Amino acid sequence: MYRTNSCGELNGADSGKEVTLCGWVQKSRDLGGMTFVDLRDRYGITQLVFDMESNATLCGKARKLGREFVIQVRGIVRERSNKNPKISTGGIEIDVTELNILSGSEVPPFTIEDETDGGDELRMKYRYLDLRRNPVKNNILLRHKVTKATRGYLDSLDFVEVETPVLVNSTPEGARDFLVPSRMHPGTFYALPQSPQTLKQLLMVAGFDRYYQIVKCFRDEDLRADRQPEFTQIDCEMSFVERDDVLSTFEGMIKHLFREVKKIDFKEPFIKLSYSEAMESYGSDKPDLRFGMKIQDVTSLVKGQGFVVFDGAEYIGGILAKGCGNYSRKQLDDLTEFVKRPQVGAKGLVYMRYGNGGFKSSVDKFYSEDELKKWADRFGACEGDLILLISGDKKQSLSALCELRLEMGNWLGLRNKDQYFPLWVVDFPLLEWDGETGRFYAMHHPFTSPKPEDIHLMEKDPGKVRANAYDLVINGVEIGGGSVRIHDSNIQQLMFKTLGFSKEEAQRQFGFLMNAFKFGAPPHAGIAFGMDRLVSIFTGEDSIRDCMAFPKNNSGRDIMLETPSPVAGQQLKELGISVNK
RNA sequence: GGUGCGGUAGUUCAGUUUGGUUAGAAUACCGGCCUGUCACGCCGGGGGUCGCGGGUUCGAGUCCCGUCCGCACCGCCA
Repeated sequence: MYRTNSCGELNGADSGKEVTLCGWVQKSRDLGGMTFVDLRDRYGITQLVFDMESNATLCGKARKLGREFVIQVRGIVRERSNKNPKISTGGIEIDVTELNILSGSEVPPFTIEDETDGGDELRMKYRYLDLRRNPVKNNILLRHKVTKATRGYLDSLDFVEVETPVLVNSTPEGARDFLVPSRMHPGTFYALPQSPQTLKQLLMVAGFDRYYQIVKCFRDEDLRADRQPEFTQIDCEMSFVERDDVLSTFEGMIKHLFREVKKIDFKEPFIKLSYSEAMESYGSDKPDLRFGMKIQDVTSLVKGQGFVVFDGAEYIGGILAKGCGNYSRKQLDDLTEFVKRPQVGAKGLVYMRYGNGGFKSSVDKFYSEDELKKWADRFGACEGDLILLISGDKKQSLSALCELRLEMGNWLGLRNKDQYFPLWVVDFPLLEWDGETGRFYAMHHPFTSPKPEDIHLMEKDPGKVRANAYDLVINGVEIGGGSVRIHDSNIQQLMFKTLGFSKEEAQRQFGFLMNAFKFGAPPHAGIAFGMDRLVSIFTGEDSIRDCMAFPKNNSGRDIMLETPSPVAGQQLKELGISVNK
């Protein structure tokens, strides 16, 4: 037996016991006559003591231990004379009688500490060392809790976990696919699934009326802090349900996860915000509602006073920053710089400070005291507040106001990571017009059903049709999304027609699904959650990378595995592939 | 595809604006001393292709051009 106990469990009650522990040398402190070694494993740290007087040979051996050596020690648990209240095992230490070095270690390239000295790149190259550190390790352990609680909740509601294939077909809609060449059928390719969307719908046709799967999905698109080429979804589908059945089932799941993982109880139902409300009031379909600062449309209020920028604008909107009326010129300039960055894209920023009983704006030339008073009334501004306005093209201005609102939220400390605001965003548009290709695309996917009351618009004004689709948003992050699916083949054909698919094309790409629907398709609806993002919300990480064990870097590489990499010529030959580079 | 920031001891960074002696600090590492440390302490030591290539110059870590790599973002991500 290698060990009797872990390094995280012994305490004063164990005094006098003989124990055997295994672990990694976190640190040793050599005081000459005696040496202390911190022994670490997944569960914690236990201090070992070696004494020159009682056993000089053993102590000499301990003095030679290097960081991250793997050792086994036998010894007696002893209460410490000097206790360390900072760690749970700080009341005891092990008086070591036997020391085995199980494995040596080179000096690690960075410190295995909570606050490591290692940079991101180095940590990724030696990810197995990084995973020894508490912050990363705890994220992985928390992730396990999330999957476990997810399965627990869904299992209790009769959901069945079914595995779907990873080698499927490429579809031109949506994200770029990862392709896998077929050896047995040269010149043809599998694609890795962007999601098991159509397969889970087939499972509904098959009668598994409640399905889920914690499943890897793949998208060959550029990466971000919250986007990886392979990521994990909690993928779900239900039959014989309406939208609100799905929402309440999965609102229950999210609440269950918060309870199990974070000990947070949401008593109230999540609010539902329509897509158009979200866009008008927050400039985003995934608003961060931890704070208010709603966007106000002031287009008609401020036009017509001779300020050409406003008079020529399609839209003028603004936000109220409470208590910021004393902002200096420098601070306002910084905000202006912020909104003018190409990523934000505003042309400029108009401000109005309400202070010392009066109004001071950057457009005083055009707006009288009385006019500015109207602004203040509109926003409900009080003495000491600041109003910020952005104008121009409506879509761009709202998106810039969204960024400005979030930035102000950061400045004012309103985006607390320990505070959570989940909500449903509903009634998304069914279709999105793409100017470049001159056609409509499904905003969600082509199997999303239109709202019944909007179906009559499908032919004459497709852009106006709302979808029976929904997103779950927490703290400004899109955590999940889904829809009621089309199960009526007439509506499915209408959808394909609107998307510009010929009958043949639709048949070729999605024939398997449409054929299946001929054999008794139940009404069904579903949702999928981004596991990695959900975990990152729970852990408070800005990046999902530290919520998965072996992530890829910014350019889709794993610098530890050196992935991707070239393959042998023979492999290519067998696949009938030549590399043109 | 684009924008911004970065690349200098094992590591994290300073030095680059204004070119000029032997490129510094902290930490890690190595050696010595130390019996209650827990960020142990004290003394000493080793450690550099300044990402790479080219150019300007008497002289380049520093200026210019190119390139590679990393991070964040835009596009993209049904």
